[in-house]
Amino acid sequence: MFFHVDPTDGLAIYDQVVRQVKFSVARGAIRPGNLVPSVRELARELAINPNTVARAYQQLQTDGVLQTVRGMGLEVAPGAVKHCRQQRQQLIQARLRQTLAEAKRSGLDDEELRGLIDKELSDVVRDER
Amino acid sequence: MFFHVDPTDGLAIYDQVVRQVKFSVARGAIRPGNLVPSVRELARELAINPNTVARAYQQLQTDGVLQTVRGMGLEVAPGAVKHCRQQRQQLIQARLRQTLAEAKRSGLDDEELRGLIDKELSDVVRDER
Amino acid sequence: MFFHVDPTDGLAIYDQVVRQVKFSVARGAIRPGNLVPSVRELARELAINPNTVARAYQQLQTDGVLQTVRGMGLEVAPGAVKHCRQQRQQLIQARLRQTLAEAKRSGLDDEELRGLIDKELSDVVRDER
Amino acid sequence: MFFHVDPTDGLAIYDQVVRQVKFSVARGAIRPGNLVPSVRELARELAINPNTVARAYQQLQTDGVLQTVRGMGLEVAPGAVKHCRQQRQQLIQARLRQTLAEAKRSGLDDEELRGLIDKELSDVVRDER
DNA sequence: GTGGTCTAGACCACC
DNA sequence: GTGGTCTAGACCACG
Repeated sequence: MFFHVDPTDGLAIYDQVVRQVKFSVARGAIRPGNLVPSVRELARELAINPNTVARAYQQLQTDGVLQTVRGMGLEVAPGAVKHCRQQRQQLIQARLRQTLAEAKRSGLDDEELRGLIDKELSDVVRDER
Repeated sequence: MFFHVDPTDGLAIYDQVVRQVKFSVARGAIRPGNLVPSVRELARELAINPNTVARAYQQLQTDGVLQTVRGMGLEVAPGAVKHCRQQRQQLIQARLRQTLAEAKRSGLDDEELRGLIDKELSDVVRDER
Repeated sequence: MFFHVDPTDGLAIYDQVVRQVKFSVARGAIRPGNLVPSVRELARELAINPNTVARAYQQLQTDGVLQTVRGMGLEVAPGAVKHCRQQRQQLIQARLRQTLAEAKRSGLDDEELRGLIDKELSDVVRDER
Repeated sequence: MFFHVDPTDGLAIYDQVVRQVKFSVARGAIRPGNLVPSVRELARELAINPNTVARAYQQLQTDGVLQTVRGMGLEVAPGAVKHCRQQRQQLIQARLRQTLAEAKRSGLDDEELRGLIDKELSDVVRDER
């Protein structure tokens, strides 16, 4: 599927799952009406506990991104795309702000920081392939 | 002083303190032989629990950045500058990598992401003044 | 304390706890700034699992009724009273409606139903003493 | 038919079906010897899964309310009326007790509670028409 | 098979 | 001590 989990990320695992589901909806990888992977399936795939996935999915229901289809699983809610697009922007921006703020405060000069950003950006693009 | 703490950052508070002390040494804001603020003073300043500061200072001693001066407190260790410079690069880079990797995976197109980065970079510079 | 749990109630236990905390705030038994019983303490008192209490408390944080005081526990949030008063009315009313609707549909004649209601109401008042 | 299902009720759907069949027998809407709707028919009517109806019917057989008629389906058992009348009283009373007990504990004053009960009772009667 | 709930017990960060 | 998170495994309701 489209999900990754990084235990060294600092963010709670369930929160990483929440973000990634939102991002997947935001970019159209999962559409309203589509079923998301079952709790057990995604847990197996990510090698984490089903309860952790369940917790993420429950949060996503509270946020109105997912809704239950009885006995079938969980599907992306009708109005979720717009909400997820907004959230994507906000979540990414907030994290970016914190990261860059710390980087700047660390005393790296602007050139070094720019260099690091460009390096990591191109690495990220390369890894993507 | 030069320290900030952001409870919304995701990073543990004690870890933020550890990083900031290292960064302060890296950029020369505190020099080998300088005393760092006392546990109580820094705790008061950051409005956090003294135990949290104490834990950060303990970690910094373990890392060889600080050392005790009998009856005086904690000072920056002689060889700390080089170590902190290396760590600065590594710590910032690692965090940047995670942040950008998530941003990229979120499906934002490159232009938007670049735009966000530039925006936040300039905000960060502006806030600094 | 002020909390009860009835495993035969049909409602999930964590949901019963959520409702009772809201009701306690609504009637002023716990006030903004007051700490609620700790997860472990309430779990012990109600003879349920701490995770179940934690889940209820987490829901209450999501609902803005509780907020964490780091290392101290959870306190009632400043604006919670008004919210809880509204919720109390809604939650009680919804449940009352369902109960009475079923009772009416069951075919009991109005007299019998009235009689049952009065009987149970007075029992409830008596148990209270 | 005479059956309703409310997914927001809190009670399990199969239990709602069980109760309603009992209530229908209690008030004489279905009489001993009458066939109840087939599993498939009732499932279609209530827009629920046939397995859910089947489970309810199985429970009703265990309770002695329904019995199989070879090749025909399920009929109301001879002695069911008396049993269902008793159960109706008990089931309604138990639920009423829980609902009113919670309402009372919530701290609503007696007047408000009485007001809510009267309001919902008259609503229920009105909806019936 | 699905999600929802509960229990039990672990480790962590923070006070 | 506190809450937050995670794991492991159970049972239930529903399809």
